[in-house]
Amino acid sequence: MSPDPIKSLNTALISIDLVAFQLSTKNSLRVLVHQLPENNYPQLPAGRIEPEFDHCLEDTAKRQLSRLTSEPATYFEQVVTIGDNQRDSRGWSLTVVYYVLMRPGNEQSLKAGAAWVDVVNGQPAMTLAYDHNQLVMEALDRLKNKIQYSALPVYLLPAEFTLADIQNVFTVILDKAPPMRSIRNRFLNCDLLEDTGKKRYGSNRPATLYQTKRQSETWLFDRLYLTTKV
Amino acid sequence: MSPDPIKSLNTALISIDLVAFQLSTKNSLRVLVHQLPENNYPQLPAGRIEPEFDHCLEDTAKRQLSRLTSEPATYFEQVVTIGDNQRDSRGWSLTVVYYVLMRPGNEQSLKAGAAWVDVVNGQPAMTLAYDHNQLVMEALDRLKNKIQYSALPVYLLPAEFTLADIQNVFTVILDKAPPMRSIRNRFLNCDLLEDTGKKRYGSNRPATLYQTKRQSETWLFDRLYLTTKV
DNA sequence: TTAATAGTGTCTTTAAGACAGTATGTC
DNA sequence: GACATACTGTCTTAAAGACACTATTAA
Repeated sequence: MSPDPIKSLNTALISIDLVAFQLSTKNSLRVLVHQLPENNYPQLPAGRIEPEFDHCLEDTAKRQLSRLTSEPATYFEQVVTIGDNQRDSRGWSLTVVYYVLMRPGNEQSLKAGAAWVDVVNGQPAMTLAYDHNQLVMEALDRLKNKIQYSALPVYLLPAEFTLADIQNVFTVILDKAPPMRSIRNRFLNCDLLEDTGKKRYGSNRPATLYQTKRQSETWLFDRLYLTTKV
Repeated sequence: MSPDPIKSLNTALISIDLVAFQLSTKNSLRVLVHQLPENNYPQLPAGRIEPEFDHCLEDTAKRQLSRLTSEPATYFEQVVTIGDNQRDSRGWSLTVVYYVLMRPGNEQSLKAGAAWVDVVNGQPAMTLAYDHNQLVMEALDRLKNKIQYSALPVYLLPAEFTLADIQNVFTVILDKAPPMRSIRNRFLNCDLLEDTGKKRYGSNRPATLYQTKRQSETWLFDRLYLTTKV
């Protein structure tokens, strides 16, 4: 009896898992999942490295995303790699977890089997397959932390947005937000945004619509907001 | 001809690589390497998952460290996972990179084949095997960044140290350091250190020796030092 | 005019940073 | 005493935050 090829290579089952965040119209954060007919629980977009298509891990991760939606990600980052012999009954498994931010999109860009699951109280509103609830929580922790010292909130917004929209991103993700004064000072002093000249009208004073300047690096600030500290 | 088992499993060669940092007595930062007789270049401690010994990736990483030194790490963190089909001529490979901080130690704790390579100008002083120079630089970038908003400097120091020692860690790693005033305010206000009652004597006013309080979490501050910004 | 949200002025707070001064050991 | 390094006092600066105020639209 020849040894199990996995063990003889001293390797593990590898998958690349993706936590794709988006704001829903009803002011919640949600996560992209794949509902397979043969599975009880929806799962995160995930898959193996396909050597014919993927030159690097990012390729694999982006391919997972494109299988479920035609929209591109506005932000993309590796979270962590988890590996042990508990997660998968077949033995050692290893998962590289990425998270991405997406602009609010229309449902039509979703492909077959794709759906959104709301994030409620820091976790997915329903049970996901495998340890995917845990993976969402780890990505969410990163997101919660990083919006406090970076321009990440902008990547969850449409191409044109107001400063109040930025404040709203904080509220949705953290249930609290820094004061407008602080948001204005930070985001308007960092040479990241430019006035589009347009306004958003409502039954009140119209709000200035901004867009991000050119293809700028992800902006990092040198302080956290204290009002929203986790 | 049967397909290559690696490809048929759609998996990749996995290794866990470790960048272990330590301060040398002559005020430089150095990295632990393994010099194998059959290799031209020294390499980072690295290896495969051994299913019989390792329950999770951290186990594997710690085992790599213990093969080269009897000293334990004082700090341990995953940096990144790199995977593509370029790094290894055999095809797809995947490396989970960890970095660790160690206290200054005596050479006797090194095991056979282990050695230290100085970090000079942001990179190892000599060429390492494979892409290991690159991995060191990625870990170093993380370290350079993280010392500016965390208590990490403390984990590179002996159990008892002075505040000037902390300042020196900055100088060694970044070539510049925050003013003592700022270091004192930060590290003495955060309830992380306690006075040992001991002093370090020299031909000058003796310095208070501190130690870290109990088993505290890694302390994170909410601002960067600006004087040392990278 | 009112409701409603956008945006400003300004004072306070916090921690970093500059810098001069004092403290305490060895030699 | 000279020296060297440890440590403190205090003023400045930068950005967050509190909060009251003004601005501008629709209805």
